[in-house]
Amino acid sequence: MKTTPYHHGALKEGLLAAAETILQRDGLAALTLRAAAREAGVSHAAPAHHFGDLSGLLSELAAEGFRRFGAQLKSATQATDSRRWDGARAYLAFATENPALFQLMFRSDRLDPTNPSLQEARMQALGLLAGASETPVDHPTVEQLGKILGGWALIHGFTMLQLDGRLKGLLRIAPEGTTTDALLEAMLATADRNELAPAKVARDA
Amino acid sequence: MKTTPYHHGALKEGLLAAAETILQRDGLAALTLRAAAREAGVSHAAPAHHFGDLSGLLSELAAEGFRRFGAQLKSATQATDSRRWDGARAYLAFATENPALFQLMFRSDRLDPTNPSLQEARMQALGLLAGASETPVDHPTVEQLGKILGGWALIHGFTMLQLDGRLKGLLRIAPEGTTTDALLEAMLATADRNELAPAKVARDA
DNA sequence: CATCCTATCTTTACATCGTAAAGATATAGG
DNA sequence: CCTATATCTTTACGATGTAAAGATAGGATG
Repeated sequence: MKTTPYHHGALKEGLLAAAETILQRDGLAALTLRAAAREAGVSHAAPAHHFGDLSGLLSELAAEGFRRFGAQLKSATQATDSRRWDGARAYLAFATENPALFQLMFRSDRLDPTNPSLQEARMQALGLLAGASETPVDHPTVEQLGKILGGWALIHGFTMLQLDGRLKGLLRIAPEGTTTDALLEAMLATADRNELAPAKVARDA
Repeated sequence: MKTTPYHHGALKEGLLAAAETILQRDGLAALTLRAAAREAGVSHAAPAHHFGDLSGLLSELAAEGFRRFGAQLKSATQATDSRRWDGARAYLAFATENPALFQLMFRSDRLDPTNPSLQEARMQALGLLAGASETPVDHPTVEQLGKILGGWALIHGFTMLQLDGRLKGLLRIAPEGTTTDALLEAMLATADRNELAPAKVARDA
């Protein structure tokens, strides 16, 4: 009769799985050390042994997120029939499918900046973006960095505005039935036509 | 001898001022109802009477932030000698000068979405951006929205990446002495030259 | 095989937080 | 003057992160 063995065996993985369940089901705010322990069926102080503190658990989870993120970016852009901006589309798709996880990944205040696992996974995933220009370089010029940043900031900004609910206002005044994806395509088309509107405030506003 | 009058007189304003002090000094994580009460010199339960709950206080603070944000955007773009992208520069400048406040303003999970004060201030400030294209419209086409979104997402993404510390990695491989502002200018120049790099992952990454 | 060491997990404890409820106090209106 | 009401305090409760000490099991060592 093996009720609840004192030694879990793979508690660290179990806690990570439990944490991800909570993240998807109840959101980032509900993801606490004690909630993860409950979900995994262990005492509330068990996680501390494996992750040190809350930021440790969150950082491991974010690291896992960056690994999956990087993999999806890669497969989206390296497909034989991949189109221009497919990386950006994959960027938004990942955030839409994993909103709480994406928020966690880019919320530096809840993560441990010294966590090696997180640092490596993040460099791996975001390094892909840095290599997005035609000629990946170790010592890029400021112009090359501007180019990389342009594409990154454009899709990251769109994604954050979407996650924060800031696009709902635009969708309300948009033509009937306009979707978020349609807005994305319109934005990308605008970028390709070189018609990005600077944030210039109308005089009569 | 007027030690601590029972009735503060202007406690709501006092609490907002105290909250902003904490926000600037200790960051968003340290801004709690009890901390604001301590800073204002009242009992820990006093704020509840004026703001209902924590999201109420934070929403009022965010509303005030949006008012100032809108004012700075306006003055930056309506100056007689204003240049292209000056709105974007003001956008980043505000976030750099008020990092915690900016985070709060765009962190929908900590705000009360029904707060009228917040709703109005946000519409006022962000409506300016929606009127950024040459011809402000009530029923814009998807193409017009794409144009507006392009400029907004570009500077918002840059700003968020900067606040989350994500640009530090780029600055490390950038030419010696490159500043965040230099990166911004490089990105804007890239956008004007229509050379935004799509997030296309290098094959060898 | 017996023993001890150590990693793993539990229990207990404490400070802090948000929030609700009830009590105290001052202001305003009749 | 006197009372109704808004304002603020006190008290209380459950939840959280985290530290510290205790219990347990597994493995190494003799």
